[in-house]
Amino acid sequence: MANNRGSRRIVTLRDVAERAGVSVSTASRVLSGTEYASEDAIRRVKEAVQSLDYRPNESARALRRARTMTFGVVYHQLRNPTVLDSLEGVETGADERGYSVLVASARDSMDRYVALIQRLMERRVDAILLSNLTDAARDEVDLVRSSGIPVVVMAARMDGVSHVPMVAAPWRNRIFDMVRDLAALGHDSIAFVGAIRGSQSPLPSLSEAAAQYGIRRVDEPAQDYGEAAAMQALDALLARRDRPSALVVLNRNLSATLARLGDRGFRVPEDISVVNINDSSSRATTGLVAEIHVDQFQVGYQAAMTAADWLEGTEPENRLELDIAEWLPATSLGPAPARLNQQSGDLTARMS
Amino acid sequence: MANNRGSRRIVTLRDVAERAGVSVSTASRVLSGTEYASEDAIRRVKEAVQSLDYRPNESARALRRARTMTFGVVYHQLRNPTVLDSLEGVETGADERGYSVLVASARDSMDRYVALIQRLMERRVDAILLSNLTDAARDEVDLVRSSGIPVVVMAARMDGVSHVPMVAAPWRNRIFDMVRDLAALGHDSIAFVGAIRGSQSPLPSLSEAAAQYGIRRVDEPAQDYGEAAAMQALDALLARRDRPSALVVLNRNLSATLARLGDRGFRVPEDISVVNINDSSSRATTGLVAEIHVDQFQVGYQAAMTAADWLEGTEPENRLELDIAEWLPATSLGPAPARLNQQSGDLTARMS
DNA sequence: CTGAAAGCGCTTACAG
DNA sequence: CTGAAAGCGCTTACAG
Repeated sequence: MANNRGSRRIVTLRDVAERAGVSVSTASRVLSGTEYASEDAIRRVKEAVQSLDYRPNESARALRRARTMTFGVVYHQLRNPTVLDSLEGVETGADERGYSVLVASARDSMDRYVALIQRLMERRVDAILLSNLTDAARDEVDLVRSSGIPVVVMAARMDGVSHVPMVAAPWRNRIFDMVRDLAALGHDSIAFVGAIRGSQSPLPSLSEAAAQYGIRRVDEPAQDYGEAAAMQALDALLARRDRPSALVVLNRNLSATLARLGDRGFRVPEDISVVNINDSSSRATTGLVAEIHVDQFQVGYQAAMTAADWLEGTEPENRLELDIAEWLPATSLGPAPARLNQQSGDLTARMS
Repeated sequence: MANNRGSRRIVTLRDVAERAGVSVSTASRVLSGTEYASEDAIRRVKEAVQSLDYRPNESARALRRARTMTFGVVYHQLRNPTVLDSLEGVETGADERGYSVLVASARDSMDRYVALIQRLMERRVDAILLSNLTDAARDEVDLVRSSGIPVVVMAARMDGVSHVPMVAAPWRNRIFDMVRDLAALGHDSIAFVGAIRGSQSPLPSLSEAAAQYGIRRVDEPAQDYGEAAAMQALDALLARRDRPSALVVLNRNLSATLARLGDRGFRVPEDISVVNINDSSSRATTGLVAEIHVDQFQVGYQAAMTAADWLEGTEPENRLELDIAEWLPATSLGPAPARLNQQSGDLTARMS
């Protein structure tokens, strides 16, 4: 196995200059390409770069120019399917504008979240992108802003912090589309299975849409974030005589919900219709289960673009709302059943 | 909106020293904590740091120490569920050892993959982590190694490049477990639906295990990576009189496969058993469909640890094999049907 | 225990 | 068009 320490000494701009027979300044200018240089100088410097396999030292450049050409992005956790598209978007946008990206995961600890922001500042990243800013980090964000570093928040909805630019792709309008379709299928009672932290809950939109399309009732049984609570609430819901004829679930609860429906003898969509709210990149059930989908790639991409623009002097809009959510009907949608107490099903209903 | 440029001038070690009434050298020593300093000096420097809210400039430190305390990790693409756990693992391991991580996505372009490795070298990352190294990048990797930068490959299996340390979590042994269970259920013909690039194909292990447990036949219908090809092959397979009684599928084909089975009137597991190979963090079907699962977190974590050890002088093992794959039976597994031409099912079978 | 000085590898006015 | 020089903000021998 090769040695840990470099075998050949690392080559610097000085080596290039010597080899090319010019000064370091000239070599630098040739490489930056922004200032004039003689044909001859250009040729010789390029040759030297080639033959020495010179790679500029970005650390030195960063120190001198006070620009690291790096974005820092911090997520509450990485192990969350939403993050994938978002991060790919950030990376793509950053790359297009010449920036690299430093990722950090708070692993669900607010303390770490704050500490990571500090660390990114010490690394002198040129801008910081934050996923779903929570109150606890607000002070830290103020600090960052006060030292002049651009901060962009990638959010699910347009509330929370007001003094930092946000990019979001709300699915509110798609909820209306969905409810409209459900109403057209004769549904008049819908439940949202699962609970979700404030700003991302579909419930407000669901209620408004229900009112608009004459849906009689909207339930949100679970009070707790976890799956167990959601399933318990689902059971209670299903046991009711006037149970809902359509269920709206979050991606992370979909599988458990379908399994539970199968266990309880409910067929989809004959006995009950199901809609999945899918903000993850997992398309495992797309086309099978009707879903509202948001591609977070665009959110990440636009956040990176906003940061890059900002660094180039363009004051960003305070709010950038992307209308990219999709409503994708599928076979999990059916007419509301006439008799709601009918129950049947077989083992295959568990396969979900 | 606050200003782009910092309102207050950025505070340097020099400011701290002045405020504390000591020299820059002393201030530096106090902060590094590695050398002796007087009680008094320590107190005054710490006070100055506090009141000035000093944050060391990592760019300067990196230049001076020729250490960026950064790992670079490059993936073929980020939008791939496998990446999530892996990246969280890398980040966790790196963080534990004091490193930040720069992520780069080749977005499926080999040219970009190579370019990204170069970019990471210019950024002077202390080590490079690579996902699933392919032949095309081999030369570039040699170059990196020859300049003394540690490279660690995160792989699915233990082949390919031999001169670079690899970390992998092969599921070979779990395939044997699965085949054993299938054989015990009376299955004697298995098919692998879908195709997969060389080093990750389960087929070799599948065949060996089949031989060991007396399974008569193993098929691999699809020749092509895409889902369409897999489904076409699946249809051909199902039309055969001696069709397999058990199917092994990749996570990305699972949903389509289950849907197709439903369409064609096959019930799971009455008519056919299904096993999912799930190397993603998506557990959407875990517990419903039997699966072989690998948590890539550990792979990423160990890769980061290996790199950190290496940088501290410990020559890494050339191959680190993690035995963490799991075989998780579930209700998609049933006894082999007596009469294979029986067909039935209902709409709910599509719900998968 | 502490300070003055050199230097990491660049970029960028400043004179020619 | 080009070179000498200063300097980005640190760390680290080297003398005291």
